[in-house]
Amino acid sequence: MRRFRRRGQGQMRCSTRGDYGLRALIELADHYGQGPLQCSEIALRRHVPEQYLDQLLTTLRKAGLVRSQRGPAGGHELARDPAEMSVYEAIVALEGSLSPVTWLDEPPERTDHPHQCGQREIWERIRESTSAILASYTIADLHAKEPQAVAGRYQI
Amino acid sequence: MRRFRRRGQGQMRCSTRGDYGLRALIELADHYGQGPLQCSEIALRRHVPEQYLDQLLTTLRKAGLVRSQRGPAGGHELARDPAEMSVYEAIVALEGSLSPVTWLDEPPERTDHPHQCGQREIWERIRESTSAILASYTIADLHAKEPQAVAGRYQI
DNA sequence: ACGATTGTTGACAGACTTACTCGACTTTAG
DNA sequence: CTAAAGTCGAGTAAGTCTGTCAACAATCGT
Repeated sequence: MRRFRRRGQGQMRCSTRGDYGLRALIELADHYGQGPLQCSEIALRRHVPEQYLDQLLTTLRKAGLVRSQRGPAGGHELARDPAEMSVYEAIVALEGSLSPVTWLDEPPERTDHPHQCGQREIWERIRESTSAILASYTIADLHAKEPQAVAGRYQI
Repeated sequence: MRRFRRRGQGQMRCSTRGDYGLRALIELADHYGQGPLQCSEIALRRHVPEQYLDQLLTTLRKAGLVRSQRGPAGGHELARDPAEMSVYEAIVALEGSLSPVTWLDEPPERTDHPHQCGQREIWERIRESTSAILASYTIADLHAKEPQAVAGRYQI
C-alpha cells in the first residue's frame, strides 16, 4: 500500500470554451438580423476575455455557426436563425467529442482492454442521452430564458 | 484576431480511475464470497498498475464498497453483494461529482455569471440522466457481461 | 518473534490540458 | 488610410492525470 490523492470535483465536464462560446452565441442571437457585432463588444457585454473569445469565434465560424465580416463596421453574426441552431452543434464545435471516455470514439476492436467491455454499453448510453438533451435546445431557447438584466445594454 | 489551438478529443470524460476501479470491482465480484483478493493479483489479472490500483482500492474502501483484511492471506473483498452495488456509487466514489460543469455544484446565487443562466437547466438535465443511467447498472451486471476469456484465470 | 500484507502519509515527476496573452503580418472594405 | 477580421506561431501560469517511490504503523498467521 502506498498512497492516494485528494480528488478534484468533477470529470465529464464542459470547459469555459462551451460556456463562453454559448454566451457569445446568445449575444449574437440578441442582435440577429441587426448586422454584425464586434468581438470586443461581445466580450465586454458577456464578460469574456476578448482575445480568448476571438479564438472561439474562429472555431464557431469554421463550424459554420457564425459568419464574419471584415473591414470597418464589420463583426460577427449568426449564420442561421438562432431557432434553427441547436446547442448540440455549438457544444460539439466548441468542445469536441461528447464521449465521456476517450476510447469510446474508437472501434471496439482497437480497444485493447477486454477487461472494460461491460462498460462500453454504459458510456455509449450516456453519450447518447447527453447528445439528445443538447440537441433538444436551440440558441433561441437559451436567449429567451435569459434574465432581462443581462439582455439590457452594457451591464458592467 | 489572433490565433487558436488544436482541440483534443473530449470533455465530459471519465478518467482511468473510473475504468480501473470498475475493473477491480468486477474482479472482486468474480471472487465474491471466496475470501479476499490481494491488490497485486487484481492488478495482474486486470492489467492495472499495482500501486495506482492501491490508491483506488483505498478510495473504494473509504466509500464503503470494499472491505480489506490485513496480514498474510489478507486482501480486498466486496463489502456487499455485487448485485446490490450500483455503478453509480462506484463512479461517484472514484471520480467525484458527476457535474459536467464545475459551477453546477454551487448554488445559483453564487454563480456570478448571469450570462450563463439558460445553461444551468441543460447541464442539470444531463447530470440527472447520466446519474440515472449509471444507477441502473450494478457491478454484477458488468461482471455478467464480461467475455469468458477474461473471466478465466491469469490471461496475460 | 517473524514475515507477509494492508494502512497512512507525504513527496514528486512527466505528460498533458486549460485558459489565456502577445506579436507579426495579411486581407477586406468603407 | 484605417478599422476591422484572418492567419500563423510562440509562450506562460496553473492545474490535472497517471502514476512512482519511500518511510513507517498496524494486523495477523505461523
